[in-house]
Amino acid sequence: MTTENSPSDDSWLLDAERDVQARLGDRPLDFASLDAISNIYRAAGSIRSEAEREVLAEYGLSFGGFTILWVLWVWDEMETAQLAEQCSLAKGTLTGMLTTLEKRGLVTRSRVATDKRRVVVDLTAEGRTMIDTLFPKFNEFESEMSAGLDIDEKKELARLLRLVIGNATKAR
Amino acid sequence: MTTENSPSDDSWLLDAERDVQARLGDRPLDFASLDAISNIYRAAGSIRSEAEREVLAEYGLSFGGFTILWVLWVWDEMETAQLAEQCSLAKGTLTGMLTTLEKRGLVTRSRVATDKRRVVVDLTAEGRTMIDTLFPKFNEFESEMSAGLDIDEKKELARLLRLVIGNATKAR
DNA sequence: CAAGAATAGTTTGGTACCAAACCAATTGCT
DNA sequence: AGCAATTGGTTTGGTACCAAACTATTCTTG
Repeated sequence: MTTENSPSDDSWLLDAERDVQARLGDRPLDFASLDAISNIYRAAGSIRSEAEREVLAEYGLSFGGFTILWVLWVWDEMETAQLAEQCSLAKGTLTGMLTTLEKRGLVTRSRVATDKRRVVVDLTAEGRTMIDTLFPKFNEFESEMSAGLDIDEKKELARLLRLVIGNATKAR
Repeated sequence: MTTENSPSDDSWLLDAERDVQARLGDRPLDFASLDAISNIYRAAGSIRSEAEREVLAEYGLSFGGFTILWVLWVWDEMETAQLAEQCSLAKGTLTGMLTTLEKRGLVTRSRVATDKRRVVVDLTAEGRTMIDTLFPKFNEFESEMSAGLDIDEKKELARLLRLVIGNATKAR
């Protein structure tokens, strides 16, 4: 590990983690978990804002809006309850975001005939076209974000995160 | 792979990832990166909401508010620019959140004598007391969230995420 | 089959969050 | 020194986001 500024120099972050340990090292804390978990939200935050600036802004989509379109793209139509679950959104939040997407003509809402409480959400043709061209770009962005990791490291990262997600959603 | 609900059963997530591949597998996408990166924000989201419900709600703190207190706890007083950087917040956002924390008597703001544009933020005695008792609980929560990972896996997770963070903040 | 319980989504009230416009203090240039 | 550019923070306008209260529909059970 050098101190020069190589393309993926992350020593500044390692330094920050060391600073924390230097400041708090006399306390009985679980520093391994601290680093692992805090790097998760650090990573998520920087990825999210980078994605919004570099990929999504051009399409006028928020990260959440993009996620909704993406889920619909993968699973076609979907009822709002599952959609909220898939997008990790509170149902009230989803209502608002669907309204915005609906106004922009990207999705439609329709009541289920057999149960008029339920609502099914669908991509419009425009919505489908948008995500059709957008997602490959987004996936390319994901590749860039995981540059420097070989295929096994990517799989390992996904696996370890899966365990964490399991812990965080155990109670559900 | 069983369908029973073991303590850290994450097969539902693996299934979801497989569903995506089944739906989109004919396209030239980078699925390894897709799984790795999308699990990052899945993990961050579930950790965040779990933390807010299980640890932070009792103290009436948002995740962002907690982060601010924590950073101040580690580094003592800090100027707002660095604080925003450390917390990955836009400067305008920080202004608002500091106002809330200030109203609750947890932090103070004071102008720098030698440069009256700058503002230094400090924990109050109450703020320090709060984070003093809160952080060990939070760290325990972090341990729970990384249950099932041994020490080397935690370090590996932190390392891989550090690489991703480096990629996402390269342009800075 | 008529309450009452449960369920699905929307509305409400409030914080968090961002980018861009803005204001005040400082620095640089001639 | 004096004006322009820069810098640090706040304000503004708008979305996203949550929990809890609410409304409309369906299910349950005596």
